[in-house]
Amino acid sequence: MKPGLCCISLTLKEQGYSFQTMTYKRFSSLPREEALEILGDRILNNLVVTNKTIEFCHENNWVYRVSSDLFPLITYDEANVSLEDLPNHDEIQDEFDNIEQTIKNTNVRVSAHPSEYNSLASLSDKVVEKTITELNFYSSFFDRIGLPADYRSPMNFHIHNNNGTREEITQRFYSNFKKLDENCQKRIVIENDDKLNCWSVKELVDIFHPITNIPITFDYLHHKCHPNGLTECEAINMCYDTWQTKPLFHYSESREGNNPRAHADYAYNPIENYGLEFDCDFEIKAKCHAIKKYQELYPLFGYCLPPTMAAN
DNA sequence: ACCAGTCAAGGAAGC
DNA sequence: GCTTCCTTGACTGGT
Repeated sequence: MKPGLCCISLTLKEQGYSFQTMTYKRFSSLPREEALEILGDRILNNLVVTNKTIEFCHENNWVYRVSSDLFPLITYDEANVSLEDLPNHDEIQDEFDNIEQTIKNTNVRVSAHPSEYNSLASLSDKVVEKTITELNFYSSFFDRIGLPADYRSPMNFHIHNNNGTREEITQRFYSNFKKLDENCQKRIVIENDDKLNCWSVKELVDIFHPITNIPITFDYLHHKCHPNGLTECEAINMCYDTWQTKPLFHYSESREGNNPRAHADYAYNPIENYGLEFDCDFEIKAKCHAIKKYQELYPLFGYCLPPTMAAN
């Protein structure tokens, strides 16, 4: 089992590697030529930071979840920008090549978690259309940097819609899912929710999965908030069985205070894997510092038996 | 140099 | 049918 870093390495940030963004408000307030130059510089910066962070994960033997905001405005309709429009398009292509090479050299498992505003089951055609554009774009980015079109590089998100019965929502989701690019479909996985009226592991595995055959991501904290009658052991096993390859699950702990869904700065409790083999993203505020601290607390965490010993 | 406010998204909840 | 809240990190603009 490998721990996973989510998007940002605070260690690299302290060294000056941080992500940049650009709002539409700002973009549209500038002359287009100037706006495109700034946007291109920021996207290139984000790719350099991503490459650096993948190397950082390799040094630590972690998996990596890319930021969901690497390409501000690129799928934003009103801005009407594509990568080809950016004056530094060639440099961006070179950086794609660099990332591809880094992944080839290091074999770091790379995943994505598109934002909660993506909703494939939405009743709004416009929202669905935007979601498809966004998911397809990220999948094409994954293609471009040489990632496999399967669940080794999963793109995880939530159903994030409650309009209708569970079956109706699933059908709506699935008919829109079928409109995604083929490679994108092959990477999509769905995670259990933490809110009581949203999708629990039980509902995802009993209702959603049989119709879609899409793997279910187990999130420890969400399950704790919304167990819907299943123990952690039952739920994680049910999710595990929906994956055709080594799963990528999520771990977090509650921040102190009155909102149990808020994520803590550091993780202190042992992660029970119930004898299952999977990777696990640390959704913990202190990011790489939290993973390192956790690995100091639990030196055997992530320790994998060599194949010869595991076979015995 | 610093800090408070702004931005972007979809959906739920409360008037 | 409005507004507000949720969430996040970086940008923006004023001091």
